[in-house]
Amino acid sequence: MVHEPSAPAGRRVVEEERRGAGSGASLDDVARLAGVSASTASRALNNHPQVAAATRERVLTAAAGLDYVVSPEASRLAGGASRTRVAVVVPHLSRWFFGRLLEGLEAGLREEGGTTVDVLLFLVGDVGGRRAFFEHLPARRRVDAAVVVGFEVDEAERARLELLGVHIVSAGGPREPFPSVTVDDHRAGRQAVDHLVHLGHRRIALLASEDPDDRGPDLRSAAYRDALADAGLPVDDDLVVRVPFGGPGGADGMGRLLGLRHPPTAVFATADEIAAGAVRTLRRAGLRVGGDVSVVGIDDHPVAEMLDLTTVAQPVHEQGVAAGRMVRALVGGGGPGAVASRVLPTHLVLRGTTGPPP
Amino acid sequence: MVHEPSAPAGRRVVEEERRGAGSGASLDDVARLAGVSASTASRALNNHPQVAAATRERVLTAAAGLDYVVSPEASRLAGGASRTRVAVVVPHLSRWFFGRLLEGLEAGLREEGGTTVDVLLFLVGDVGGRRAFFEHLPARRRVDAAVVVGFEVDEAERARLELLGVHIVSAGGPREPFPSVTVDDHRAGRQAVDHLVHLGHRRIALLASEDPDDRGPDLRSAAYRDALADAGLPVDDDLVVRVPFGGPGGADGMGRLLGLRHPPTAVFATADEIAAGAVRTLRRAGLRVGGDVSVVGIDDHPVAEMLDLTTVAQPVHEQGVAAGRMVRALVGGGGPGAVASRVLPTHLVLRGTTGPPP
DNA sequence: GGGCGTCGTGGAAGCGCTTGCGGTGAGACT
DNA sequence: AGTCTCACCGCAAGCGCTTCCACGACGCCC
Repeated sequence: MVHEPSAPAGRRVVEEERRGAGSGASLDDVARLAGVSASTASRALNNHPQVAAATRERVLTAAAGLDYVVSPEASRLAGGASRTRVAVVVPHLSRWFFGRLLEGLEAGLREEGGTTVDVLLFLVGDVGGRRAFFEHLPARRRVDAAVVVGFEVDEAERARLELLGVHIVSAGGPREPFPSVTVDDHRAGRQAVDHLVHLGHRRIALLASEDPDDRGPDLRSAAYRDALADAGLPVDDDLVVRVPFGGPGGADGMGRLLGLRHPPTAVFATADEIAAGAVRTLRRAGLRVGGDVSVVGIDDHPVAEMLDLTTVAQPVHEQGVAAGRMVRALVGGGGPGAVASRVLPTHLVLRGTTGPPP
Repeated sequence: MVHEPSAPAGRRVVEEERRGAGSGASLDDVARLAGVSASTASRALNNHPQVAAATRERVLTAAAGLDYVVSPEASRLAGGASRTRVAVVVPHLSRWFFGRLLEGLEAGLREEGGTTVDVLLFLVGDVGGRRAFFEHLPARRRVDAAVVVGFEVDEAERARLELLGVHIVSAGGPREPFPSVTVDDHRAGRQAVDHLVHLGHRRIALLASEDPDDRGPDLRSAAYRDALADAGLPVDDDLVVRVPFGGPGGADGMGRLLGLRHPPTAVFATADEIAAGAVRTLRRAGLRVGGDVSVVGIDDHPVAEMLDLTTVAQPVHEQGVAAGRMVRALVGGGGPGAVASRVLPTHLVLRGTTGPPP
């Protein structure tokens, strides 16, 4: 010690003071109590085979008695093993999709590993926050890997991170040139719109989130156009409505659609939450959803079940789990080549909001 | 590094190799490049006033050139300032309430401070996970504070943490003897049930989440009984139904209620998500919600707006923000006494699912 | 014009741990 | 009984920083 404050009477008191809130016992304390050197104590605690069983026991007991916990910084600095730290970068948290995916991610990360991983949360709301994240890299030197959820990462950003030694995987966003787990949004869109087409609808509207920055290119909307084209149906611009993400947005959009001279007989919403808004507007207008007007969404959000909403389900939790496993594979061994990106399947869930045109 | 692979020709190459993925430049590198000692470099980087402006400039330039970032562990070990780390302990993430609260928390934490705080996420699903968390304290020595969201912490657990030097604050759970920010769930319950009573309902059912471990004592249910008692209404056990949290639970519960010989004319659900299920069952049964049967929930979940559900709103985001500020106050200065627990107000939001009894 | 504050800087110790290397004692040999 | 092995253990270096202290160089005063 440098300047022990003129030790008060009784080393007992000093002891009390040295530990106390926050500090905790040090490795030296443990070693002393166990009657060994710090080196041996360290080895015992780290399960090195070279320490005699009896000695290890003594050290472990001493450590337990003192309620000892290694200092992660010291340990890491000295080159010891340490838990892997992963950053989770999400644009939202109050939306079901992100929360649910994170639950899966957490599970995938901790699987069979015990609690050997620290999850750092980075909430990057808008594009600005996102850019700032990759620019200043608050995660730098703090994490071994980063999971980017639900948005696009450009090549420069990826390269930057990889160069700094942090692995990166993407989940729930667009396909990426680096390890990622996604669904095929274009296919999901097709499943939804094709369903409407097969039911016989000719005037199908698109209710799309205008969120420009989330999940990169809007494949779901692209699928709408493609499906119409394949069915030989024209794309009527009046039937394409962009709205803010969420129920109110969907409700407004549906209102606009109903105001048309030729309202659609079916609506494809790019997300269930938007579809929910549409359903509300239709009901208020006294229309029979699934009868007068059909509505289909994407995601299989819990609200879909409540509204009896036909939708295209995507495995959200599973995407998280898969991403978690990827991170473990990346960090725990193989380079970026060791893990294969995955595209998980989606499927149509038939419920009551779709039916043949009136 | 330890075993440099037999240095290839040219120190240039070696240099390249020394830095490269992950490692990055060290303080010494910066100092050397700037032509000063490590001490001065450190001081310059940490904005100590005692270093000459010109020198500081040189150091900063050198650091930028080398893309230098301090090693957080070394810095912390050596007693330097470091960003504060807070653990967020949540039982769920896919439920709107928790996600929304976390968004607020994040905002409250980062406010005006720049990105000077690290958020560690701990997902402790069930009671077991919760106990394990407090037992093994994975957060120990890793965080300066912990925010517990939406569940009760017993005195022993709290004491344990506090002793280890980690401040603890609770948000969105029950009131606690330590800094916490909550709403008055009993009052919220009263607002909901009193509303039904005032409308003239006499047979009011309770649809309560059976989740035993979330948010401690079930004050919302208690409020139901008290409100009935105050109104001179008997509590009919048939009208009290416990269901799993969520829409399907609410739907089932409502089904049970409708099967009664004397079904209720109004239903109080302890959460909007449960209420949503109830509404669905009622609609399917062909009943007019708000006419034949009234339904009121709590939370003002987004689904409430979509369903035109009368509810008691609670400020979720604000609870998070307030908790975030508390953490800052706790860590950045005053002890536990410096911050006052807060109980945020709730208010009835009148919508279409409630009306006088038929 | 030499004592003396100031300012700017370098040297060195040390934060709490891990680990390579060398040393010690107890058997196992010859 | 005198070596040679091992199996264990302690010593000390060092991870990358921060900071106390000392020190040289000025510029100031009386």
